[in-house]
Amino acid sequence: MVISEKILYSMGADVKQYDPTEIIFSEGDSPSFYYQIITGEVKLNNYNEDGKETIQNLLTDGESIGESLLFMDKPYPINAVTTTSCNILKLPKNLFMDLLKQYPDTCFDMNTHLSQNLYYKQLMAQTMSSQNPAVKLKTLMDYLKSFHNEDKPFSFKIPLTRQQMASLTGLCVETVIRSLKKMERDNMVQIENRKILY
DNA sequence: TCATTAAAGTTAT
DNA sequence: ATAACTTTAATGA
Repeated sequence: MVISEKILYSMGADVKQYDPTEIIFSEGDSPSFYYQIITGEVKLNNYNEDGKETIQNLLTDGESIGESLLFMDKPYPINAVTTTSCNILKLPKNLFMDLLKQYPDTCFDMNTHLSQNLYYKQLMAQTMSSQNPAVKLKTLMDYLKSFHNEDKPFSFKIPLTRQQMASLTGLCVETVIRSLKKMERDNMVQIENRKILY
């Protein structure tokens, strides 16, 4: 996790329970809390003019939500929405700042986490501007798998729906499906009753 | 080649 | 039951 829950509690953080599909914050809101997921999954997204969703990132246990905005004076450029039931720690911004000053190690961990995010963004930005759908999907799956310990082929079950993969890569679902099948033929992935093994 | 549309089957809530 | 997801096929940019 990004910051020790004990420390967060000691600084006055509260747990808030969310139902699936609840909005944590919306595009345009002013950031005033540090959020850290205890359990559950949250997506960061945008909608374009046609209403098509782009998922910026999917966050799970131990990850912080929209933390980079706490270091700037800008409104959120994205929405944060739960995709499952969640327990999320909330700490007011001013207390979060106190926490960082009081616990230098935590400050370091925060840098690590922000760097990790930046790395992902750069990796994705570069790849997603490329044309080949299979390459986009491979980059996404490599990233997801990098968090998993196992490195063997087909040892990792992609925890995403095809719909989500499409929203993350900017492809349409049908293209995701077709590309995955091609990748299956090329022995890059295995598909077992709709589950993708990579 | 990929997006879009439509239609139908499948899974999850 | 109903909504959400998956799949196939046809068409157009």
